[in-house]
Amino acid sequence: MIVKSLTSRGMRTRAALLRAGREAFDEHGYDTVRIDDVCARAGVSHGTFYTYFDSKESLFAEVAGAAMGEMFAASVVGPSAPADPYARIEAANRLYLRAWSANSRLMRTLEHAATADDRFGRLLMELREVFVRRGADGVRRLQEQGLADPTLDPRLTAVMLGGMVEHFAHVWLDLGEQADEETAVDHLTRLWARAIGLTPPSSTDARSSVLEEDA
Amino acid sequence: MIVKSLTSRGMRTRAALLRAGREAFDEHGYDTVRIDDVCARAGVSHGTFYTYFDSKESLFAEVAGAAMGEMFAASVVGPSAPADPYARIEAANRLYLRAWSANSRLMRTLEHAATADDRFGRLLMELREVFVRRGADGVRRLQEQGLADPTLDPRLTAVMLGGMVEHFAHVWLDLGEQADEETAVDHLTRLWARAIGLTPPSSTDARSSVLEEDA
Amino acid sequence: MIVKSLTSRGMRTRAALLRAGREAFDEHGYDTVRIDDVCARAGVSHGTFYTYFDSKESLFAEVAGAAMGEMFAASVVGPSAPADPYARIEAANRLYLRAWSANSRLMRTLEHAATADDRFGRLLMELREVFVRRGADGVRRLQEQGLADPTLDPRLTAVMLGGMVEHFAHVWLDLGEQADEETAVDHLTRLWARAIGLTPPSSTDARSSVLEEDA
Amino acid sequence: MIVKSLTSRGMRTRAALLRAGREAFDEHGYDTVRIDDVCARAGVSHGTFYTYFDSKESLFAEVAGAAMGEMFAASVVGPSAPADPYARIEAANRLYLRAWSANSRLMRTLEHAATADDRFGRLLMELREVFVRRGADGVRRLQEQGLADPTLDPRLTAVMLGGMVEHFAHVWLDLGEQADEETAVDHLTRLWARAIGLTPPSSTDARSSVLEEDA
DNA sequence: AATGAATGAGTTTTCATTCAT
DNA sequence: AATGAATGAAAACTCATTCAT
Repeated sequence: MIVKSLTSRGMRTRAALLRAGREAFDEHGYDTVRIDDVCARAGVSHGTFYTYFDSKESLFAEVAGAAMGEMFAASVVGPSAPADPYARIEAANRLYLRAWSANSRLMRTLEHAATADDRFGRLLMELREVFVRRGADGVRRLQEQGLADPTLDPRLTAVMLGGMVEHFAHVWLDLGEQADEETAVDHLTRLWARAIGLTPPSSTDARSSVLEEDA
Repeated sequence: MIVKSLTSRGMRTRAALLRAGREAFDEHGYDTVRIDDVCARAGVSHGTFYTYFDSKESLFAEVAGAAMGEMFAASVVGPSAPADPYARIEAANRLYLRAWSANSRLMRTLEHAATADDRFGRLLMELREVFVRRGADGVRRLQEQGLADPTLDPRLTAVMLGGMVEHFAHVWLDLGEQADEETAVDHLTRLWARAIGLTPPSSTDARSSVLEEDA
Repeated sequence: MIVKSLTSRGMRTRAALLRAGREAFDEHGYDTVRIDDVCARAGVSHGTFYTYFDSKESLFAEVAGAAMGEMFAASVVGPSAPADPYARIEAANRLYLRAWSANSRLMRTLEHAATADDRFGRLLMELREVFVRRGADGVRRLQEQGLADPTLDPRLTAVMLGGMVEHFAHVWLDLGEQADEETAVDHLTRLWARAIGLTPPSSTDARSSVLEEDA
Repeated sequence: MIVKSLTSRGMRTRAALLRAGREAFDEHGYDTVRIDDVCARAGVSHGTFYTYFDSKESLFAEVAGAAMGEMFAASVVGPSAPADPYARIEAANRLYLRAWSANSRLMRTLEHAATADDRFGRLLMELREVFVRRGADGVRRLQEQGLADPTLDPRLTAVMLGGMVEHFAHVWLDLGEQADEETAVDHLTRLWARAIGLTPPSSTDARSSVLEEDA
């Protein structure tokens, strides 16, 4: 589907469909959503849908792609991040939780769609890989600096601890596990840091710690 | 649907449908599976299906219920388990991975079905709660014995570390992350133990403490 | 679509759909016919249609195939045919007109469907080829016996004169050109015979020659 | 739809649509063609279509009407035609084949459209009638001059032999039957002439007779 | 005049479920 | 008990046509 020269009205409609689709997928998953639901939500007739998208699948691909982009962008610990390893881990965890808070349901839906459609499976694999690599690099760096247990496999460790954060995000945001963000971030960070053998913040008494992250 | 007095032939047919359903849900998720698929797999006509089940939903409820039972039973660290806390954690992790290896896909499917149907949502909640409580009890006991960081919230910690194991099981079994069981169990256990501040094995001879209790 | 073990009831339904389809295609061509029309005519729900056929296309393929078979079978000048060349031509023309009277509309429809779907195009080509070859063989044989103009190209002649008969059948049966069968057959035969230079009946006693061979 | 005073730009657009429609109908028949196809081909938006035509049907009516006009005009054996009957038949056949070579597909489409829409049926009837009458007149004249078998029914003969030419044009042009024009015209003419009992050329000097008259 | 966004009636197709045998 | 034929409610998708700009 080649969408040519959209007028501003067309762009508005397309955006409305995208937004409606995102909401619908968020609330009802993939299979359950009917094109008509999306159209009703966007306030257009179902005929109009096909002016902008080929199928439900292609709408979802776009919605999911955008969400993945957001996830990715939102979880980058920028260069202005603290130098202290512990603080960096904390910043990363906080960012990750926040990124998930906007996209958690959709990511689950994507994961489910992946079961039925390889295309989405591949999309998801790529995203995971980026995160895993990033985590593994972090672990490896700490090991090289003598700050983390050198006998741990960096990738495996990243998969496991990254999974801990991801899974918690899901449980917390989607399944309603009670916790306030501060406590959650604090626990995740302490568990993560200690798990790899990172000595808690300052060599003195590690009670609180923390610095902030970048946007 | 009240199925009364099944003849042995009837029981065989019912079992075949159950098995076929389990396989089908495992391979294709929930929405995608058609009753006809299940019947074909079980070698019965679709008419027969309704002799034993009310609907696809009720078949799935039964399949999922059975899987949850298995999961639950399989992950109990029995009385013959070691007394050493570290060894107990290790045993629990190993059991957990094994239990998941048989039910991982189905659990994902159940989780997905929960999105669409509250009934499954509640089922899943209960299962989670059992595991979380068990984990939290374990952490609390270690804290009481002075073997684990007393400032950690037991429930939150159990949610997070339990999630780590569960998520890894998924990544490992469903998404094809490479790792052999020994290494996986070893890493999970080390990360878990150190995360809560449990001094690695050898050091002390842990006399009593437990992480897992029998059901 | 593999139709397995049809019960007699199933066979009846299938036959009803086939008959209904045949009628509908006869009356309304291909594109205009809706599956529901066929079902209504057959007195079954549209769901039932798909128990027996994959699509409108596959129904038509079967209907058309059957019609072609009939056409073919019906137009064979059997061994009991007269030996006299002129009489043979006459017999062939009469048979051909009769075969067309049952299938004319459908053949037009098939020809039209061929425009849109290559599959039908190929089907039609084959049918034509059989008739053309038969006709050409007949002409050639008469030429060899010195009964027909030897300078005519047998195939081209068969295409043209065969076309004359076919086209007349269409005009007569579908477009309502008035003529009684006797006169029509008589004219077609005289035109055909004289066109190839065959001396009209009586004159010589043609012992053997043939225009048509048995299948 | 009354289109009043078209500007030259309007006329250009209209002509473009007509040309595009003609091409599209030629290639894809009637039902298959979408208004959008025509518009795309003409390089205008689909909205514009309705400035010039009421519907697909009315576009086709115009396209078909024009084609019929061409057919008719092109097949007139003008006053400069030879006086010799055989030569006149030959000229008529050649003209007919040529006229068909430009309109063959469209005529088939028209014939098919006639199945669905009476309006086109009537249009077609009229065209046929003109040709048939012309042919019948020609035959009658030859009979009156003692050059053709007087026992033949003029109309029926014209229908049959005219059909031979028409059908051959279709087979040759649309279905790919191989033949070069010279041979085709030669065969058609010989078959036609001999069929009605017209003594081949040379023999006598046919002074007057005509098969075709100017419109 | 031209554009292209919007509409919605019309069709095909799927599949859970019922029912006669 | 088992079968498989029949049903019909959904849902996706197409496309001629209208209309605001």
